[in-house]
Amino acid sequence: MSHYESELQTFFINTIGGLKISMKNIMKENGLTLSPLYFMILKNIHETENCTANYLADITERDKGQVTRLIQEVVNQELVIKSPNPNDKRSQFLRLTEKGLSFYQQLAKADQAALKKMRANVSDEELKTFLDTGAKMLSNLNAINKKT
Amino acid sequence: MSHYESELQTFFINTIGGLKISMKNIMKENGLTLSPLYFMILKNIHETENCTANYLADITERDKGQVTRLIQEVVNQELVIKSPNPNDKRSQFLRLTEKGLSFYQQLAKADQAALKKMRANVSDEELKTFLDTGAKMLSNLNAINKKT
DNA sequence: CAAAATAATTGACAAAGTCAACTTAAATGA
DNA sequence: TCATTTAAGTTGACTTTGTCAATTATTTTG
Repeated sequence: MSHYESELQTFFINTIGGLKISMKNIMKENGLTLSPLYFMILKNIHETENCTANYLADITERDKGQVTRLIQEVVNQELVIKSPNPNDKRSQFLRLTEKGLSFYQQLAKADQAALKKMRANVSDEELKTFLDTGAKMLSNLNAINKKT
Repeated sequence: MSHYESELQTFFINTIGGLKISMKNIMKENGLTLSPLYFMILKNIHETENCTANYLADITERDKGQVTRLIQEVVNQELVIKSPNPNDKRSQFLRLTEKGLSFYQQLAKADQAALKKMRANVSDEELKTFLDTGAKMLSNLNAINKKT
């Protein structure tokens, strides 16, 4: 019986810690005051056509109330604007303002650069294998969490 | 040019989210009120001979003040006791009480079981490859973060 | 159309993380 | 050797993130 399982957990914890630190440094270097969480919000809004608060809560696995407040903040900072959802009067579409888009792109660029450095000595093939294995495990993990 | 980098980040974020949820469920099932963070603290104390607060802050990459307070809490709950460090009067050794050990083992067992399910359809060899690639990337990531 | 479900918001709070100042002891080096 | 610097731990004050429950305005469904 292997003991790789424990390593697995430690590995994930350390990696995510590293990614957070990296993201914070990037924010600081760019003189932007948003936290990694806001970056995630901007990213999803950017990548999602007709993005709604509900969708964000769902995909980021955050509380709906929390998402409401996160959105309020980026709206206050004029990074995001709301527009009516013609299909549902309870809901509103979110999209980046020009300022928001520019912020996002600045961060995304630095973020991509960091990720690229991170995989510098890892070939495309090796990375693909890594992600494939990871995807299997993530899927198992999700299955465990659903039924518990 | 591959676009695997973005996937990489999403993968880590989702996985760590899944692990947190899994750990919370385990806690709940076991009727224990500690959070994943406390589990991490107990784990490190358990695995480290002559564990100190400073060491914990270092290895968990948390603020020293925060660690002090986390320790206070587990000490209050009688899961951990402090004893003088004979080599340094500023410092104290931490170790699990019987109650703490029993808590820890209960959680560790369930945690291991979850990790085992997570890698159910992943061979030892595949997992090893995964961790090797991961270790390379983590090391790159740490290098980036040091010098920034 | 009444009842149930859904999108979003709000209040109130708990947990986690950050920053700086401070105390006590240890290490260093003229 | 003893003043200076460094280190371990603690504390205060604060911000950010996460949680839970209740509420309003719609939409969906039987």
